[in-house]
Amino acid sequence: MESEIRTIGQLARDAGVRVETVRYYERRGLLPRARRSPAGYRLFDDEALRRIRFVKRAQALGFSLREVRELLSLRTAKRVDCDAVRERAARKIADVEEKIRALHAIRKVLLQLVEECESRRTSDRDCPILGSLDWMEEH
Amino acid sequence: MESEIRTIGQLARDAGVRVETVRYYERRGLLPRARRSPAGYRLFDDEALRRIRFVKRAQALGFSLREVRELLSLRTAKRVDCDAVRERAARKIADVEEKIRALHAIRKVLLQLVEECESRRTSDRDCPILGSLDWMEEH
DNA sequence: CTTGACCCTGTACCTAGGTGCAGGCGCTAA
DNA sequence: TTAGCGCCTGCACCTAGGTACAGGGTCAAG
Repeated sequence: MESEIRTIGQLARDAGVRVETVRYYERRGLLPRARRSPAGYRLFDDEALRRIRFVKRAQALGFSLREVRELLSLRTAKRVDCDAVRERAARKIADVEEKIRALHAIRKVLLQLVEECESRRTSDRDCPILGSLDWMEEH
Repeated sequence: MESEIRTIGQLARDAGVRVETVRYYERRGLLPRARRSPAGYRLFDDEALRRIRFVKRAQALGFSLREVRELLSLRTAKRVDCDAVRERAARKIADVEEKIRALHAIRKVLLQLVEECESRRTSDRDCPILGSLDWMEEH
């Protein structure tokens, strides 16, 4: 794990994002303001690379950039803030569980739809989805 | 179920959306171009009301407007397209299940984080979240 | 010393799904 | 007849998460 200093282009390449995205993340507070070379070029350390990878993973799991920023802010908190940190993490868990519940409800309705559709296949009637204007009325 | 002719405002009220949203749906092809009164006012029938309700329910199930438009185009199709409809619903179920899995994974990680945080409370070290850069590396 | 790749800032643009507003008619009631 | 809705079109604006220029400066190779 060698320590490297990267320009924005090298960082972007290593992280698998675009240069503009790195600058965008800086503007959004997902990356700290990078230090600059004498010419004004941004210079990034390994921490920046890890942060971008973290952002990408969290995004892939359905977190918005705003939420990722919160998660990242938990990451740098000192022990004195540990209580606050745990509380935020707990709140995030509740968020996630709520999303899971909502998705389960959606899944259930979709499964009912498909099942209904299949059970009527032998009849001469049109696709039951023709009547599907009502099938979601129940929930 | 009496048949009514509605102006855009009445339709919007009955459907629970805004007037601008109705016009937006027309632009997006989710509603057919409405016929007009002599003064140029849009006049809608019950079908338009049903369509808007359909859109709203499908949206609640995670379909995008683009997808809803496709579903609507299948809605008037004959039984022969029932397979296509079921296939779309099945694909959407797979999407939803994938999201649920991902959220379970992140919930697990967050729970571990909080637990770790609590178990170390008696030590003098910084909040273990400092090392959490890697906690999603596993997935 | 010039060329090309790279970097800078600032701003505009993109999709999705709308929301809002300006400027101008139509309709109805006092 | 004038107020006050509601309707029309067209266009700007909003959040999210970027992407694309324009118009510059930097740097290393040949």
